[in-house]
Amino acid sequence: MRRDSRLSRMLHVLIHMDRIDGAATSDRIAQMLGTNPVVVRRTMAGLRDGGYVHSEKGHGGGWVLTRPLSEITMLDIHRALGNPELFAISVAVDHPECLVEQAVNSALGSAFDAAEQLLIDKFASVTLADLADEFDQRMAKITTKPTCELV
Amino acid sequence: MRRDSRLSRMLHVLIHMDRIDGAATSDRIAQMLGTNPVVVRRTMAGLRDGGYVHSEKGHGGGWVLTRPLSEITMLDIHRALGNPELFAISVAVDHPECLVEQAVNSALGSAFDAAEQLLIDKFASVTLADLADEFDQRMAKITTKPTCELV
DNA sequence: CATCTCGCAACAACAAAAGTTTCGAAATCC
DNA sequence: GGATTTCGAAACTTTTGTTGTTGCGAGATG
Ligand code: FES
Ligand code: FES
Repeated sequence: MRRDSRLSRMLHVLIHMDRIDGAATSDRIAQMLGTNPVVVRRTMAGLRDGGYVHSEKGHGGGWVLTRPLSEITMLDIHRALGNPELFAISVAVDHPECLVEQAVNSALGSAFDAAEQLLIDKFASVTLADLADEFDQRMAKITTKPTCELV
Repeated sequence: MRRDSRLSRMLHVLIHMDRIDGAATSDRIAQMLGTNPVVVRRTMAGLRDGGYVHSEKGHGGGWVLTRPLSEITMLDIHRALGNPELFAISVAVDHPECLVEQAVNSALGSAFDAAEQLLIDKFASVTLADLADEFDQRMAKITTKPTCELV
């Protein structure tokens, strides 16, 4: 089962977007992510619909943030990506009438619900500005700055 | 992405196994789960290697529990299934050098670690006997017992 | 008007899980 | 001993969802 890494990737991209001048084209972002521009547009479409970024056509066009990082949480982005399923495991409903199955699924379900709530709360509590700060701290700590031709 | 329901299914099966006389054949279990016996053997193989069930060939053969439900936790079965990945979401490592990516992944990673710990703890705290008790309580509550030709 | 860039739809490639087929080996029944 | 039941394991096919690709259209810029 290939695991979804869109949230991680989009957070990475958005923070970079905040630090560069002008718009970031889908092409450039695709290079950053080792993918292609169509996939980028597909993924960014949700963020655009959520009002976090704006896209502009033509020369000098591309993607720009429409609000400060401090006003975007990790949860916002997760939701903008369509609230993707968090867990790789689910309960089976082979015999909905079976009380054994119901007992099992109720125990499993409540465990997953609690874990999901914990994740959602954590996501809601972290803004992209927090992540950018964390980045700055890491940057201040090291002496040899890594160079990246893409940002 | 089809989600893994082996844990839920195996818990269901094991509790039924505790309540029936004699061994349960792969064929019968497959009918319960709406699948086929080869898939059942494949899945049960982990539980056999973990020492939770035993398989017997020939007439009257099949699968039997090798220890009481009170000595098996949900976590045991999860592990016996090969510790399958819990989350459908993972972090991307496109640019391991990139401090932005590192900051993002560290925040995401710690959230997932906490959620995983919560789940594991919960799994460890519930024995199959607890689930069987829960089943008995549900059974006592209803008046019209569902009939199932498979158990 | 040439070029850049996104938007969208259709199609292909890929990966992982599940299902199927087939054979073999061990246990039981007669 | 021979037929039958049942698991064990390997090889193969099917299915399903994601990702990647191609192609065309539309709007913006120079
Ligand atoms: S399968 Fe649980 S009752 Fe038939
Ligand atoms: S992509 Fe984050 S630095 Fe190059």
